[in-house]
Amino acid sequence: MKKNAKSEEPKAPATLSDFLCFAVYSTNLAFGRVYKPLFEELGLTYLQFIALVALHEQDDQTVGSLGEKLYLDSSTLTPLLKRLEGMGYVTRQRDSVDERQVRVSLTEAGRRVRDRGSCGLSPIVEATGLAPDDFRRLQRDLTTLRDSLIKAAT
Amino acid sequence: MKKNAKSEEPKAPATLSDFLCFAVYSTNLAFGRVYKPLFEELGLTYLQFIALVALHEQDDQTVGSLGEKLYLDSSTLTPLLKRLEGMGYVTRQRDSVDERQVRVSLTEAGRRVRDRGSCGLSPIVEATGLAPDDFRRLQRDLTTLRDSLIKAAT
DNA sequence: CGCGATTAAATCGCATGCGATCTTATAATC
DNA sequence: GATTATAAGATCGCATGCGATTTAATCGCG
Repeated sequence: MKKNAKSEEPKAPATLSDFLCFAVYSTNLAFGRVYKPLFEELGLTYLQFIALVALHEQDDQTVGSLGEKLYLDSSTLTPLLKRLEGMGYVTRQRDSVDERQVRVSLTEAGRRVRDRGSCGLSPIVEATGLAPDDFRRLQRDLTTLRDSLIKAAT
Repeated sequence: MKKNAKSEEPKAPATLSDFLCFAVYSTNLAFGRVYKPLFEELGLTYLQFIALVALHEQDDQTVGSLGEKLYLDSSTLTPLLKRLEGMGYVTRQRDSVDERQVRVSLTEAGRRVRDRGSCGLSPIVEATGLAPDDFRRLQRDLTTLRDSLIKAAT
């Protein structure tokens, strides 16, 4: 427990650049800006596209299960899914076994738009300026951090 | 254990876990959840607190300069700053030299609440589960990534 | 079987974010 | 100096996010 080895312990952050959360926050905003043109072309928002990806990964999910994967709850997802339904990209129907649940599925059009979106992503991977190994390492470190935070929040 | 570099090009992401942006996005949500109890106690939101930190770092900034630091524009900042003004934490006044600009300053109360917030941050640093070196490395990697993305978005 | 507890989704209110537009003040051009 | 162009904030509309509440369906336990 060496307390004052030279700058071992991260202290209470004093400036913006000391906040890890601000680094995450601002990087998220930056991603949003890079992605915007691509998704605009598709008539989708970032989150709408992410939802389509999650459904592609596993179709016919309940709102709750989708929320677990996206770290969102029904108050965010329900309006979003209704918009996607309005665009014809997903269907929403009550589960006949448990009527409390709503099952969400991709339509053909939804699959197509998801595929079209995925094709446009390579330039964005380029835009990160990261070498493949660094890309994956950062991804891994972030998910580890996320899981620690989620755990701490419980 | 690593394959050689040739086969390491990241392809178009197919699942959520392939998206670096989703790792950033969900980590940002997770931070928000961990921070929420602290800021709630102060009657602030995450962004409001960040704005106070930025003003503490440099006081008497224009809306535009604050926006550059926070990666936000006036359409987001103006309502936020008005709320902070309503709470008595900042003052907003037109620059007498250039009346287009609005200068924002911390009040005494604003300084106090910012200090109180900073004191409560240590448990959150703990919650990251990161060793000091990893903490700083991740911070550095993220800001580098953010800057690459911002550059690419221009 | 009955009925309160729990659960899933939906709804509501508020605070971000951002594109588009508007207003006003300054700069630039003549 | 008048006119136009540009710049800084403010405003508006829409889409997230989230806490709190509501509604409806199912579960639990006597």
